[in-house]
This record gives sequence, structure tokens and C-alpha cells, in this order.
Amino acid sequence: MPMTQTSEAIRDAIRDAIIDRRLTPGTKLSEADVGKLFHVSRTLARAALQALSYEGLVTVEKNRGAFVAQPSPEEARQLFAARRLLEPVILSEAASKLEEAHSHHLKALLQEEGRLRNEHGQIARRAEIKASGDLHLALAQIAGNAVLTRFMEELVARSSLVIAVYGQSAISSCGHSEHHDIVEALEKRDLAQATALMLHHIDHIEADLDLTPKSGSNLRDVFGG
Amino acid sequence: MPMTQTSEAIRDAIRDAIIDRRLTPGTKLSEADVGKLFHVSRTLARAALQALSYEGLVTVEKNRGAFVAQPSPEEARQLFAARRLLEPVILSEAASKLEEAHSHHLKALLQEEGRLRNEHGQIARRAEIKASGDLHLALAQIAGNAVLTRFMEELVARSSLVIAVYGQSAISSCGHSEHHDIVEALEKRDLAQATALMLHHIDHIEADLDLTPKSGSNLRDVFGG
DNA sequence: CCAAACCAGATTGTATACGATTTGAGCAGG
DNA sequence: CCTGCTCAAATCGTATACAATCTGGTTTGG
Repeated sequence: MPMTQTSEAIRDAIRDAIIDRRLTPGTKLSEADVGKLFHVSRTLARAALQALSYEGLVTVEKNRGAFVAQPSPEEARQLFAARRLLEPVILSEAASKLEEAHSHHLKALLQEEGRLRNEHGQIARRAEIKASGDLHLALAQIAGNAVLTRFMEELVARSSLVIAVYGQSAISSCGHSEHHDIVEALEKRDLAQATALMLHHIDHIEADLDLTPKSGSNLRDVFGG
Repeated sequence: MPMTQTSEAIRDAIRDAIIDRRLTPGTKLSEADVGKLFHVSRTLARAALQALSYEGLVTVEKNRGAFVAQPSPEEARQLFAARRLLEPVILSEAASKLEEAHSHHLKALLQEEGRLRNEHGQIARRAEIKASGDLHLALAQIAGNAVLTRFMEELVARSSLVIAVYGQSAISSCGHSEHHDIVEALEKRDLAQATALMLHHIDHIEADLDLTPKSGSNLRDVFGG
């Protein structure tokens, strides 16, 4: 299907597939297979996989190959801890720079998210997962710091992976209304309220996770052989 | 000189050289040259350069090659803005987790920094630059979040690049006493004071920068050709 | 029958080959 | 003398080749 050629395009395509869970954690990503799929040589496939490993979405084991990452419970905890620390900061920056155009954009994202929520089927579910992350990224963009935005992109992407591994409820994009309330508080310039709601929101997402080590997991993953 | 073989080792060696300014911004890093220098093929040299570009230390221009990054004034501003937002958070986390062993480590770093300050010669200056960054990194490690630590590593490394381009005073590792005071406040569990000192410290570093666009800059860099 | 060595297939690690693009020098025309 | 073209050297982009490593099944000795 893909007519892509550059390693960046391949990286983006695989990243999207990981984020909306068409590729599940632990899946082997052989260089030859990726190359064939995108009609390029192993060289470019390898470059794309290496890029994804820098983003923490893929783990490469020497002489064994690349796999969609399976974050450990500890990694998951640290990831959400980082989000709890970073997102309030981003919210604060975003609040101080919020303008009319930003509000429109946020409202449009919320509306799209709500629309997807009422649709059925896996395609809609995947789009909803992505839309949910996009709202957090939109806030980072409003904050207007390219460095922070990149950090949030990594956090959101890896969070999707964590939810794929440890999420319990079928769809844990969780409170759409929570997103709505956060944006509402932000527009009212009520930073304290927005921050409180954001932390609550992250708590909710993490509460849906079961971070007790899975019993049926791969022995190699357990012992890191 | 280097007997390294893996692309990771090459990446680390080049990163160190960039951070302590043996490699200055704008320097061309040709794949063939890097490969020859480390006795590997272009394949591994290229992988190392690509890794560094993900860290923001190297920019690769299509069909032209890799160069030590020259952050723009705007990038520099955003970088320090991000530090002003992140470091207080890290300080707060570090304060809540500070133990005896951590204090010893911090004191040792301060002492080493002071020792280097009293030495002369370029080698000592470079070591001092690195030591200065190491203190900020040590604080991140005490905070105990691997994600935040990685973010700080990137920020500190890129900051060194910014100082190399825009720093005015010969040696802008700046207040050694400032580092000392921050650690002191931290050990007294005076988070407010430690945070204030940290922000002050970052202000001082940034105050030493001249972020007005350089006149003699490369036309290609100006217009991004 | 079981355990350990072994071999074949598959996959990654690294180097090299070759085409494509850029760049700067030299030359021809104005 | 200046402008613009041509071309060769250098460098990057990508594919391919071959060596090293891992894996799983088979054989062999007990």
C-alpha cells in the first residue's frame, strides 16, 4: 500500500501504526520485512527503525532485531510521572499565550473527538486514540516552545504504547469530557482549575492501567536475555 | 587515536567533542572523514551522525552532509526557556528524594569543579565546561525519573552549543559559587531558595549570550538554502 | 529414550559498489 | 572584465554483497 520512499516517511508510517495500535507491543519488525513492505532496501528500513528506537517506540536487540517496545511497569510509572510534572508547566505557558485562533483550534479538536466517540468500528476507535493525544500536543504547541513540544510528542506517543500494554478498559481514551473541561478552564484563564483538571485527567488514565507484572509475558522480556 | 568500533561509541566520542567545544558549530562532519577517523565504513559513521542529529547536536542537509549544529537565536531562547521551566521541576523532585549519598555526590562534583577552575590551560577549561553541565545532570538523576534525565541531557548538551556560538565572556561556565549555593539551599531543604537561585543562575548564563544576529554569518544559514 | 553436539536456514552487522547531487574551477562568449 | 556554461571532483543516497550471529531441528552417542 505505501508508496513512500524516504526513511522519514517509513518512520512516520510505522510510528502512526504503533500509536493507533495496528502494531502491538512485542511485534517483530524485521528489516527485510519492513523494506519489502515499503519497497526499499534494508538500509532505509534500518534507518527508520533506528529513528524509532531513539523515540522509545521500538527496541533493538543486538543481533536479534527490532520490536515494537513493551514498556515495563516501571517505565510506565516514570512516563506518567513525567507527564504529571510537564503538563502543568505546559498548561501554564499555554494559558499565558492563549489567543482567539488557539481557542478555535482547540474547540475543533474537541468536536472531532466527540464525533469519533459516537462512531463505531475499529477505525473510529483508532482515530479517537490519536485525537485524544492530539489535544495534549495542541496545548504544547500553544505554549509555543519547540523543545517542550518535541518532549510532549515523545511522551504522548509512548503513553499510547503503555496503554496498549497495560490498559484494561477496552477504550481508555477515557474522559472526553475531561478534555472539554480542561479547555474550558483554560479559556476562562483559570489556570489553577485547568491544572487540577489535567492532573485529575492523568490520574484517570493511569488508574485504568494494571501495572502488576503480567504472568503470561515472554520469558526473554522478563529476564532481558 | 580512537579504537572504537560501534556507532554508539563513535556517537559518544563526537558528542563529547561537541560539548567541550573541540568541534565548533558549523564544522563539517563528512561521513568519509568520520569513518576514516574511527576506522569504520561510512555505514557506521552515518549511523552515528544520524543519532547526533536526533539529539539536535548535528544538522544534516540533504545531499550536502552533516555539520555541527549552529542554533539560531530563536532556538537558543527556546532552549533556555525550556530549562527555566524544567529545572525548577527537577529541583523540586530532587529535593523530595535527596539522601545522604546524593549529597556526597553533589559535593564531590562541586569540589572537582572548583579544582578545575583553579587550573590553567584549555584542557582544564574544557573539563570545567563539562563539569558544569554534570552538576545539572546530577540533579536530574537525583530526581529519579529516567525520562526527565534524558530530556535534561539533551538540554545541557545543546546549551553548550549555544554558549559556544553566542557566549561572550571567554569562559561562561559562569558562577561556580552559584552551583554551590544551589546545592546548599537544596541540602537545607529550602526549595524556594534553591529554585530562585537556579533561575538566577540560568539568567546569568543567558545574560552572557549575545543573541543579536551575527553580521558575518553564512548566507546559507540565514536563508536556509 | 534423552542429552548434547551440529548443521542449515534465517536475520542482523558491516563494508563496499554504484548512481545521483552538489560544488567549484575553468573556459567560451559577450 | 564579466557572465554563464560545462565538466570533473567530491560527497551523499541507496542497494547489494558477504560475514557474523542466532535459532530450531536433526543427528549422534550414551
